[in-house]
Amino acid sequence: MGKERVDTGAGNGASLHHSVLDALGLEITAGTLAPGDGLTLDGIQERFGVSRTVARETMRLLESMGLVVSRRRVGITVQPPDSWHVYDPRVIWWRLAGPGRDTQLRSLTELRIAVEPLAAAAAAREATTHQRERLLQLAVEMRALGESGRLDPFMDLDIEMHSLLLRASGNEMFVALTDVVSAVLRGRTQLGLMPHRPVPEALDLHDEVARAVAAGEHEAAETAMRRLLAEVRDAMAPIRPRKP
Amino acid sequence: MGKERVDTGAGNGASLHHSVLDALGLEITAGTLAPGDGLTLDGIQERFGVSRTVARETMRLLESMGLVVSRRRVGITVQPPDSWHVYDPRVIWWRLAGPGRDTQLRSLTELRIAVEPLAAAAAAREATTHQRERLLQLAVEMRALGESGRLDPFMDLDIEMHSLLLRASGNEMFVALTDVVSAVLRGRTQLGLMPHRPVPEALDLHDEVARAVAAGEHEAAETAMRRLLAEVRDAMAPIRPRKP
DNA sequence: CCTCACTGAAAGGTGTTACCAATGGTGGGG
DNA sequence: CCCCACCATTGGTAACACCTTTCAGTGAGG
Repeated sequence: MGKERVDTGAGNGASLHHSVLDALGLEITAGTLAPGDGLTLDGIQERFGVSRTVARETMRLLESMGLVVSRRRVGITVQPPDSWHVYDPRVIWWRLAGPGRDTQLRSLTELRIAVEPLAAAAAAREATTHQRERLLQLAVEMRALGESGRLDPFMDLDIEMHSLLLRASGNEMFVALTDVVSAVLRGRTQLGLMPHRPVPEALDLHDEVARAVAAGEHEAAETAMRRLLAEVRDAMAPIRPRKP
Repeated sequence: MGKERVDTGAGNGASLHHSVLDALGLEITAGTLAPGDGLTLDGIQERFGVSRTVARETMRLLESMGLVVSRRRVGITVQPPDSWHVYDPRVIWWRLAGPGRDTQLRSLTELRIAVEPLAAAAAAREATTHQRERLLQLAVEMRALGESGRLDPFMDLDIEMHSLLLRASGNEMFVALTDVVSAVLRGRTQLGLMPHRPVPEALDLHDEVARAVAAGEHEAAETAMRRLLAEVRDAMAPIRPRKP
């Protein structure tokens, strides 16, 4: 084979254009490819050893995420961050993997503070019996794991609980944020922003949220969730503010 | 600037695959193509009279929005609504144009209630002097137009004000919701959910938000925006609840 | 001599066709 | 009942014609 294939290592499931997409998406979101920089299909072909079709499909995908625009004669131009589709899970993923991680985490946390209290309130109104039961069960398990300091399984339950609340809210816009919230929770743990042992207040508040939702007390659920997230935000404060 | 040449139509917007994408996107989001339904590239080619390349690129775009998945041999399968990327502006647009419009509008309004108060608070902290001035100016203009009952230009100012607040918040996740909020405001007016003349309370509240943000009083801005959106939600109540 | 508008060629994305590779469901044969 | 070959269908490559946009060169007019 004359052409050197760039393999991301994943191999199975990762179709060819996907690896190219990943590489370019990472570079753009990381700023290695700055806004205004130009790309050409020929350049993509040569650099990744792919055909024109794959290069084009990749560009379309990038364009559909707002990372580039493609104009005739002028080529493909990298777009500035404010035209990126920051709700696209892939964009979030790339940014969490790159240097913009703490900025991203900060914005996402503020989004959580906005959305999750209302989602909890809605869940208190709309959740099924099964969901309410699972919620209470999760709170119990979280306390056990949290008090024994096993962070990773604790994170898994934390993710499940917040996802469940979003899903139970019945609002599709909230449901769609499940991946976002999961990414934040995972990133927070992996960034070392969690204490070695979850603080008792957090455990109590999770418990309070679960019970309020299960009991259908939507106002209590909302304020409990609000306090829980205030706790989260305060725990995050130590990161450098990074004000431009 | 300086270019006075007028492009045909929207210029770049009307490429070939775009119309195919639009047609299929509309059909899927409208439910005409039900989840589980299959598509084939040949079918697309034949139906729209396009080449294989265009058909494939269209499928990639649809796949990137979570509307379909494409697996070897098994074909392209329409996905259920809960895997759609509902924050993608095109998906929002299609759903607002189809039968899911009121459900969509309701979810989006709940999202606004979650996000905009916090965005207003953040704007009160972060906005530039220029943005604060523009905000006050907008409130004055809105009152004039609102009291004279000219709904369409009123809507334009309304959109500008809410967009400005989101932008001024400095949170990229909030900024990215500009299109969403604009779509809601536009859809609300076009759906006839607005009174012929904006109620005085709404005008007062817009004024209050603008002044609080301009003065940097973030708590006042937040509560004013919250009351404003409560007003919006109540005005929306007459639509049928549609409880599944 | 300088400025501006026209023109034509080059560049690069857009779309088409043909072809081969990989894959997994289907059905026939043992 | 199980296994295997077939083949439909998507994934990927290559070569080509087309069309729009840009830019440089050129010539006319001030």
